[in-house]
Amino acid sequence: MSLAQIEYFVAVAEEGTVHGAARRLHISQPPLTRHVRALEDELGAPLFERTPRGMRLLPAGEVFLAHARGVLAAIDDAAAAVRRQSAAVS
Amino acid sequence: MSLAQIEYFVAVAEEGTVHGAARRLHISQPPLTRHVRALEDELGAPLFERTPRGMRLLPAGEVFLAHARGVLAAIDDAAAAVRRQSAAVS
DNA sequence: CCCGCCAATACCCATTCGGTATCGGCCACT
DNA sequence: AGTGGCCGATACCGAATGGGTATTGGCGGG
Repeated sequence: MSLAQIEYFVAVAEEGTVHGAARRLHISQPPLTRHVRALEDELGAPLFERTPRGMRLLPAGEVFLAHARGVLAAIDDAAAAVRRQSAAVS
Repeated sequence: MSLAQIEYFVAVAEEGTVHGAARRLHISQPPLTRHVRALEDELGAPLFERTPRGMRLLPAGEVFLAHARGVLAAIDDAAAAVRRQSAAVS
């Protein structure tokens, strides 16, 4: 599991389609599809239901989404804390 | 910043040397050195003091270490929560 | 004074990641 | 009922990233 995969998952969950998320992430649709599948494979459970209209979150996906947002926020916090600390010294 | 870089940083901080951390991570020393430097570059601040005896955490490194452990724990939680949810359905 | 341990650098190869082109399926609209 | 359009999935290829081996430079201890 990589950080990029987590960001990609959140984008797909929020946009509702792989196409829309790809546009937002400035990558193309096929690699994004692959990352979502790789994440599901690694977690051992599907996160989305594929419909002709797009991707709908399954219960497992809802659960992961909440955690994923927490992880991304924690990373931002970590970077901000380091920059704050190093600024305080100088 | 990648998840691997965070794990690598934690290993170096705990082992005290790049060599020791590399052994624990089952990779070799040079790529590990590069990842640590890349992480410092991205954060805009050094995290370790290089000594002839190894790597000593700087204050900014101590701050980041605490956050880094939280991020890794949050990811484990996320994976465990998904597996729990998907198990509950089946 | 020199030997040993450490991180840093140079260079190369394997793997991963992203892009273009294309396919298959389902719904909407005629 | 037929067809056009939008969706995700797959095949294939080139670029970028990541890890490995070999080597260097620097400091401290015997």
